[in-house]
Amino acid sequence: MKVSDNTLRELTGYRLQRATGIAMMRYKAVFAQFGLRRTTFSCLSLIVETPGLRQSQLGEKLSIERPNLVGIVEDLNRRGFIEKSVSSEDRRAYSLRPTAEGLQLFRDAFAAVQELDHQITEGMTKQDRTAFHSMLEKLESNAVHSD
Amino acid sequence: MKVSDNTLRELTGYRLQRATGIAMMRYKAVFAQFGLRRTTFSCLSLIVETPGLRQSQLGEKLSIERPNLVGIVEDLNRRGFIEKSVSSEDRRAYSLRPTAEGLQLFRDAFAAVQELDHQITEGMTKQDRTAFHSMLEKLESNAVHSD
DNA sequence: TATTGTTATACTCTATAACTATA
DNA sequence: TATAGTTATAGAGTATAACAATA
Repeated sequence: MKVSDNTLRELTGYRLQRATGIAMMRYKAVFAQFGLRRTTFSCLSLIVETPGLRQSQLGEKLSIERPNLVGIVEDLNRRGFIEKSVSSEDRRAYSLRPTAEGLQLFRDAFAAVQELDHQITEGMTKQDRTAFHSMLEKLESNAVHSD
Repeated sequence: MKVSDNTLRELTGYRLQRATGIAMMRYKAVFAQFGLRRTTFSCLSLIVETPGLRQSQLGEKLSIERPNLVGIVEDLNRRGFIEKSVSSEDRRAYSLRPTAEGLQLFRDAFAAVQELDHQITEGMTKQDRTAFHSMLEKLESNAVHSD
């Protein structure tokens, strides 16, 4: 019996979700080596980049609903990778900062992710990668705004 | 290590998951107009393309675990978009075929998805789109095989 | 009255173990 | 014994409503 799935492969959305789904399994495995999930790494990354930011800002930047952020931040805090301090400006809010251990974890995990980035884009030229990034950005922008 | 203002945006994986996540919301909304989910549409598409195939083949092609296929196939069947008939070769298996209504639903939904494909790739040339598809295919292949 | 962080909860999507009926 | 479809269930990931403390 002939079985082909050419129809779906014509669709940008299908290719996108298919490629991303498979790639994300690999990223998940890499993060797991550091005891991290994808969202946890993203949060740590932004806290390293913007020490002192608040959960509300973190959630907005990463499009993570605040209830879902609580467990992530608690996990990073409990394991000593970030510190929560009550904001001096607003006693409702917490300022989030990486610890030395958190910074080191970020550096190690970031390097591992860059390595995987190179693996999954193997066979592309430098220009290909740049063009690919641009197209993803364009696509994201279109998906947000063409509503 | 220099920490830029856009650390996560440097990462292929982050851009990929970010763009895909936002795009999938749009596809979800389009499919919902036809009473379909993304996976349900994929299944209908493959059944239209390959009338007579079995659930096991469907699941393998689309990387859907067979338990998760049961509800999808039941839904399409209950709503009269496909027919299940016991295979003459193997009485454990069902052959899946689209009905006339299922074929029409597929055509309508497919056209709507193609329209959304064009919306989210707006601003890309025809060559850009082709290159983008190629790179997604390359990436998927790398993600599967560089393990 | 509005906002920050939180709790509880629910819904989707996906993954695994084990059953039944056939092979 | 192996396979096709099924059932039950569990785990991520994500979403909304409502609360206490503070603004």
